[in-house]
Amino acid sequence: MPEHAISPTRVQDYPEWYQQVVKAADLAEQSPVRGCMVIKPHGYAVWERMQGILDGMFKATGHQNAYFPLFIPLSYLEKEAEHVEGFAKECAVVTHHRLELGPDGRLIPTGKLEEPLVVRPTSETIIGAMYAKWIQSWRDLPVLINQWANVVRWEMRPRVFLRTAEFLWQEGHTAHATREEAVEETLRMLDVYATFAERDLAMPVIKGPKTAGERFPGAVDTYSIEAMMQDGKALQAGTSHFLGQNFAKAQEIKFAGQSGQEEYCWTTSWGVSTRLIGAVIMTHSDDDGLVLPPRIAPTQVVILPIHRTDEERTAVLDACRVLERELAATTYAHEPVRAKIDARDMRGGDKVWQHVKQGVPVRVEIGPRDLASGAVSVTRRDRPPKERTSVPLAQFATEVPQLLGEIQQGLFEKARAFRDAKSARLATQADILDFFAEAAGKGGFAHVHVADDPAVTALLDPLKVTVRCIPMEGPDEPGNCAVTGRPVPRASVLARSY
RNA sequence: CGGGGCGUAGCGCAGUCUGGCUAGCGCGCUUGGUUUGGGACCAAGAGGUCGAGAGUUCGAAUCUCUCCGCCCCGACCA
Repeated sequence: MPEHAISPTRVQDYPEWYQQVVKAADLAEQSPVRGCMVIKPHGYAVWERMQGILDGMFKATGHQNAYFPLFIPLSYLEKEAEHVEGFAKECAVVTHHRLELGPDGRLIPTGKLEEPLVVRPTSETIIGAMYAKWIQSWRDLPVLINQWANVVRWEMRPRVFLRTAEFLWQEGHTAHATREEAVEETLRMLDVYATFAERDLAMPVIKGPKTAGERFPGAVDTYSIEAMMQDGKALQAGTSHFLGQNFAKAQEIKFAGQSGQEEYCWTTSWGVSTRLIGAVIMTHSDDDGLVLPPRIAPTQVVILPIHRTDEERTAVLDACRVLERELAATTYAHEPVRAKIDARDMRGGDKVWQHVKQGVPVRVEIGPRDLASGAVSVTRRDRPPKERTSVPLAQFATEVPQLLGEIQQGLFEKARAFRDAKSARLATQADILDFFAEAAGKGGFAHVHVADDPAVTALLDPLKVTVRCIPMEGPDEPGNCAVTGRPVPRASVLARSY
């Protein structure tokens, strides 16, 4: 057998490795429709974990879920000029509402719609139209709503999870009486995303505002969390937008203030998508397949019975069930430990490798020898696949929360160390050119002072590098732009990106 | 949409240049047996409109044209 379960390896061919991991872990596959993916049960289970945690965080910050239509009247999208411009190129449009059987047996779209409907690429416009009706008084504010939905953006170059024509996401849309409140909301939700990414996905992120060119169409400010993938590229893992009064003015979202005057609302929107699954894959996985952080692993501990004879089978399975119950009664991250017995009738090696490739954090084997010695064999996904330790059975269940915590923490620290090792503080234009030279092992995050200026873009464009964000943590450290020499208050993060 | 590569069984591929027996191989799958603490072995079997359509030909996976899809690199994006 090859040395690794995944071929090619990361260093051999990173994009192909990514696709092979998705396939080996049985997360998703290509659909008959270009750019769309079928999310398979294991992939969807990971998404459900993410949804569950995020949804709890949204509720805890005062939001409610609702659902708005998939179809948006074309005229709605036309209302905000920048918004139109940003999304026009990638919209799926519904123009007919009936099919008729043609003479050659083919179905022909008929029943032309008076007004074409756009399949939502995002829902600012339709939600704004509803908010305009719902909001009359300052007493109606704030409106804090989230929706879990699918959206469609007709992308030119799709990649599973990272950029698909249709994807699943959540979009929060809020309306406030004051600018301050809306800005506060924007930053609060950015923090929610950053906490979720770091605590649950074990994925270190950099928070910060985007430059004008990278802003959401129609937003006043866009903030993102940026993560580094194992090829040194940046991935925008979540965004939070302060929309100012742009959409409110375009859509007449107004309210009567406390002194009776009519004012426009201040709105925000924020979202994360199934792209996060891609982010997790590219942050933690190795040449043996997927590696899942315990907090989002659908199964945290898989119990593998090992037996030959029927008597052994009975005894071993009994022990497995006892352990499964013990684990379910144990808690990690305020939830019962998710343990599962895999008693499928297949060869041990194949079964074990399946769980390796699917990223299950902990594998426990129980066989006759373990029963005799009162122990279990434990392997961790963050360690080499053949590194086994024997743990006294009585001890194992009580130690599992700590073990899962160690794995979770270890993954985060490993990812952070990787990112930091591939990050540098740069000062000059020559530094930038050198840092992003095509040589192997080069690239990553460059922290450098740059102005939001065409001269900077002109330097970065040929390098395929963009300003990812302007990190907002820590005090201002003024410096001079590496390109224009103009003073700027903070350094930016430059990187190639997905 | 531009440049490059590819499309043959579930997966990975050979065969295509130079048209010709019934389209092959490895893995996987099914059944039986031997095995079993880390990707087993033996045997038997199932599985293909060779991406689609049109054309050339006595004959097309193979030649010609058109189309479709996938991957990589650009332009665009969560």
